[in-house]
Amino acid sequence: MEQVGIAIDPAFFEETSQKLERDLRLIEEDIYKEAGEEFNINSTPQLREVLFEKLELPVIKKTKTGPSTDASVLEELAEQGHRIPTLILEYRQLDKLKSTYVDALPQLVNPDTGRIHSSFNQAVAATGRLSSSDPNLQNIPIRTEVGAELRKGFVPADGFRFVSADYSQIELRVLAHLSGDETFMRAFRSGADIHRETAALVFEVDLDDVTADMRAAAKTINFATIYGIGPYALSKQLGTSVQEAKTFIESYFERLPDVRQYLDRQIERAYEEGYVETLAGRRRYIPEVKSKNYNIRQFGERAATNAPVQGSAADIIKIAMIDIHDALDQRDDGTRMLLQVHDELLFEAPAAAVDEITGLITERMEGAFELAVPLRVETGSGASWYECK
DNA sequence: TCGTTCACG
DNA sequence: ACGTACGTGAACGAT
Repeated sequence: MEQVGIAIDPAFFEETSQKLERDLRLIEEDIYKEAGEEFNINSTPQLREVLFEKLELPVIKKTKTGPSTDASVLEELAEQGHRIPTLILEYRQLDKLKSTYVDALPQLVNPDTGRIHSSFNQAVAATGRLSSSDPNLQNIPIRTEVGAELRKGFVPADGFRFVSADYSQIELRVLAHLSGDETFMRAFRSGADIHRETAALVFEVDLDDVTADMRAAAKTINFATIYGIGPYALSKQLGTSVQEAKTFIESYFERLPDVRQYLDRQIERAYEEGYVETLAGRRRYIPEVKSKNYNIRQFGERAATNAPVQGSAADIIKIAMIDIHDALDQRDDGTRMLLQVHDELLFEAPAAAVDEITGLITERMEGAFELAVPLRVETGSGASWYECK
């Protein structure tokens, strides 16, 4: 992947940069008008002074150095009816896209190959994941439409198409496997929507009676479980009281007792053995659990529950990558693996071979490791990364 | 070099 | 009384 690199469309990036520049200038003017002065919007101290001293907006949250101006704070201020926070949020979003991606990536095209060659670091992340740097191609925007459109600038070589394949819910499937929880495993074997199933379970309703809000809450709880759950953080995320969050967590583990037992066992292992391990036997040592500091110890416990799940998913995709690389070597039709983004692989394949290659990739990814529940892969293809969705 | 912020899974 | 979800990397401003 490092050697092959990936191509971009320089004209797309140039046009996007100019458009963002124009949009930013307009927002900037509005911000200065609201503030009654010009200042550096990118400077946290200067922005702090304008928001919390000059305009006397309420302080929502503090950092070590003063009032926080992060997105959650600005969103709350916007809800209170203030005009400037929304403008700052829009400015931040576009400035991030322009400086981190649109203006930076074209400068990193290697003149010899005409492509961008990221590094995929294999001994950085504590869980066994890869990381990507110089540039990081594992954090190209996708969550907002304006951000996702940057993926239109990543393009296959002439005569080729992109093929992307991503594991569906791999971490929750790994958790179902590791815990052996019957209810969880049954949900995955039925091929159903796992967040909907979880909602039905936690809220004690029929599958057909699960509302969008219930499903969203269940999804958040599922992620919280993988991360090492805490009532306070969950309440923040759900926008509920801490008490309600506690009730959700209690209900969740009551219905999934083997999940709770498994997670508790990992914490116990960290205390007793000093480490936890993944499916393939990768260890993460957790010295934090020996700390006298409560917060550090808590962090250690969350790491102990998260690392086997995140790390086992990393084991599985690495095995798939090796299998696929071998298979592509055999075929020798020019298909190349370009990127790995934790649960997704991106390839470029000769246009005529897309369907066959998609099948090959799906089989190898789904068959990389046999769990107690099936592994599922979703695929896409297109003339840009954006089109692969 | 550090702190803050924000992009991703 | 305190602080508060896992794993990363990059840009920017301040020091």
